[in-house]
Amino acid sequence: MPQAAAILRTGRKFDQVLEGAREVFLADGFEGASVDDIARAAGVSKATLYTYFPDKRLLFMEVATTECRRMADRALDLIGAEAPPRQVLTVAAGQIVPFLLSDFVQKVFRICVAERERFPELGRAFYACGPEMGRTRLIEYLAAAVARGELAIDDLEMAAEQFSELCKAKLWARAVFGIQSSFSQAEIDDVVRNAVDTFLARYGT
Amino acid sequence: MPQAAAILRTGRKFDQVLEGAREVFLADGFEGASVDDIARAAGVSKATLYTYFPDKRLLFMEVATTECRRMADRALDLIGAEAPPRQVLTVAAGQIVPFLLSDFVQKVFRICVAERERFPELGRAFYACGPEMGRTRLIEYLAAAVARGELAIDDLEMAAEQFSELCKAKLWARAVFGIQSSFSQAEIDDVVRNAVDTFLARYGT
DNA sequence: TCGAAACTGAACCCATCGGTTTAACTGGGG
DNA sequence: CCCCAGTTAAACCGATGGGTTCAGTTTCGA
Repeated sequence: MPQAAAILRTGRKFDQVLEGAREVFLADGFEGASVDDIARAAGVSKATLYTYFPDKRLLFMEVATTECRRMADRALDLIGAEAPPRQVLTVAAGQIVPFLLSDFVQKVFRICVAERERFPELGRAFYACGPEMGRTRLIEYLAAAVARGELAIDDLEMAAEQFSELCKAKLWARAVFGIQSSFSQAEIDDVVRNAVDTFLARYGT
Repeated sequence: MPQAAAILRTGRKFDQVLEGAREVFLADGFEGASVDDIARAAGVSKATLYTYFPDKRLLFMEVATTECRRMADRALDLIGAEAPPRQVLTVAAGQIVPFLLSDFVQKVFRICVAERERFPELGRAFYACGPEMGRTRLIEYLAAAVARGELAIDDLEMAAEQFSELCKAKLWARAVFGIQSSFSQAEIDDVVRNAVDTFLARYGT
């Protein structure tokens, strides 16, 4: 994705620039962020910034795709979990729901949606590191559970997608549209419990 | 929402201006759209545009909230539907899924998310006319069906939210991130069928 | 200690954009 | 026939922002 012969990665201030850009871009979006703001936030002169990144778009892509990849690192790991499905899924949902509602994910989501026209690759990157990655992990677990006779699923992909969607019930829309920005544990637990209940009602054995 | 003493609604070119603005704003977002572009798209001089709308923000709010309200007009109407739940819900989902995937809703959604910081009211307007409105309609139906003993639901709100989320499975994320932009009837039917099946597995009697 | 590479800060260029102004044009009613 | 409200095109203004330049300063390894 990063254009060849573009980004200079040596030099003392490189990480500073990236961090400042991350801060400003996540807060203000692409158009909203001025290069002067970024340089100031990074504690670096504009000239230095431009020696590392020949233009604003490149810097933005670097930041945004990095953030997308960072999401992937937080992927839940439940392969090999051999506990009863209700328990495994409850733990999983208990991680997924707060993750989806986190400030970090909300910001990256917002930026990917907002800049979709300008940076189509971004949407793909987010999708690959977020929904797709999560779904893959989930499918692995579901397949194993089916093999053990703990679940009865014909379409694994659909089941995994449905589970993820159920984790968004109620709270996610409110977060995205800025209706509500912090969520109590009780609210989260409620969503988690209902997601698992509904899922198991269909796919449990 | 519209500031008092702001918008001149008389005059021959008023609708032209609004239509041009709608076109450009939906395509390019707030910052992305220049007033000159809008005037050109509307087939109107910039001066005329400014006699109607004293500034760009007002014009944008007018367009965006109008579009949000337009969504509400397309709300599904299934109160009083006395057919079996499976049938009613299948019809409902069959409307909801393509609606969520439509170019129109996708564009308005994108703009509301993108401009959330600049126009917080917008998020609320979208939420009220979209998710909230749909949920209310759904709850009305569900309550009636529960009263008839056709469904067993303890938390109506949660059930309605879950149904809406199930309608987003698989396809919605791909639309939002620009992975896929047109969807076959088979894909849609598959999602609809699975949404209804999962929902009834939990709440059916 | 020396010198090159990295960095700074501020000025500068130029394009765009929101918004204003002006002078000229249009068309229908008195 | 003229008046006048609505409209137009185009020039204009001030601000902002991306990107460049350059003369001078810091940093650091050899």
